[in-house]
Amino acid sequence: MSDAPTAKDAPTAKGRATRARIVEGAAEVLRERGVAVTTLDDIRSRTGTSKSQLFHYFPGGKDELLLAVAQFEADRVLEDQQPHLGSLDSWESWQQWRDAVVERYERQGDHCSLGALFLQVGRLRPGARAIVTQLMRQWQEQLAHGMRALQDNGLVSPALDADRTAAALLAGIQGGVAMLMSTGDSMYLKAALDSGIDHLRAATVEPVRA
Amino acid sequence: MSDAPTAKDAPTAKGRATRARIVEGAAEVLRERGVAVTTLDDIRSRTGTSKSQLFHYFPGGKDELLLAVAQFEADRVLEDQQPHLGSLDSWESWQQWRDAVVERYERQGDHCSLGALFLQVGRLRPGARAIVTQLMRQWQEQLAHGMRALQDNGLVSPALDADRTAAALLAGIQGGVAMLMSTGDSMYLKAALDSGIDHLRAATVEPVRA
DNA sequence: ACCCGTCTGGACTTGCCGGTCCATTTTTCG
DNA sequence: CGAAAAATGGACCGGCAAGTCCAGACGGGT
Repeated sequence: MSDAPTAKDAPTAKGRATRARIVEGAAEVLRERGVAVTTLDDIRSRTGTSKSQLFHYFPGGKDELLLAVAQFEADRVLEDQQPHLGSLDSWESWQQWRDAVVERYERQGDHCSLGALFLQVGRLRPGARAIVTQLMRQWQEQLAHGMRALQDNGLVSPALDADRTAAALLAGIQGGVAMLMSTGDSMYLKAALDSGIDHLRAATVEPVRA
Repeated sequence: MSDAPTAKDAPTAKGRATRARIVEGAAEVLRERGVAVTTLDDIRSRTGTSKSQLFHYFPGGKDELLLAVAQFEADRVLEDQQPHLGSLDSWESWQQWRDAVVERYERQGDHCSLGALFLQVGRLRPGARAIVTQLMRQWQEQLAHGMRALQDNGLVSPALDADRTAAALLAGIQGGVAMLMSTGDSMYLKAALDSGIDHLRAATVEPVRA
């Protein structure tokens, strides 16, 4: 599914640019106004395109466009955590990553594009679920990788189950973000991150104290 | 805001029954088919009511009805965790509660009524945010209360910040549920719960091991 | 029996929004 | 340059679903 050109990938240079403009513009307006209330006309006017272009590049209609936006947003999620997420091999880097995550989602304010997107397109399209599933798997993998790096550096006990702990931390992040969206308070996200890292710290090879 | 009759609370006995029937029926159909695709006609046919009744009991239209359903669902969330959530004073009760939570959300399948609801009605209505905020506060409070009970029973170190740990655990639950919805895998939820409880166990007054 | 407020049924209106269609312009390529 | 393919503009359609309205049924209080 990754080597197929998906039909609309490369007709011409201009075409590709327009398509990209549509996806990015759609992502913006969706982030600002929410999926539920955004119409094709909103996207059209924001991106300076015409109805026919929308359907030219996304023959599947609105659903296909939303799916493309979801993929676009999903790609950004992990990118925005770099370079920290890629090198979680010391306590400092974990802390930096933690701050980057908090900052990213606090800035994003109260609109979770992805969350809303796959709640809208949701369980109908199998494609949507695949996007989320893959994103989560990669995310969890990177966290687990970082934990193993700590273990390799002798900072964390090898007894710790990195995959399981990474899953728990990831769940905490997701929930923290969700609660930031719905309550406007980032305290839950911070608590989840700090608590997760504390959990690692508590599993040092040499317990700091009794 | 809690002592005001909200105008439509008690016109007559029959009226109250009909109103309740509408809310419950709407909750059912929303859970089954999702907010995005559910129309007033779906609710109408499910509850055996007419259009005029819907607007008679919810003059504010669909939004007001959805809000009422959100409140209804929010009330169920904590109820469904009883009696365990109310008496988290031993390791066994924590475990029982943990199992109850997993079971509840695994059964619920892949439709998060509440989540979808306040993503739909969402940030527009201030009322929606209030419902979620209050639910989360109560939930967190109960968890923190349980943690303090463990402390009082000498099972957990008094040094532990119950409120913060409860916030982190709650975030983990929320994220775990969200990921259960979107990926279909309850592993994240279980990991979050177990990891959170482990975190408590690691803070026993007498460290189990070195 | 009566009256009045509540409750109910369902036809009707209205506006919106996804999707279609064709005419026109621009680009590519031999 | 010229033709074919791609890209673009925008009018138009059709359906659907929210919301309106009025006519009538019920039911309790005097």
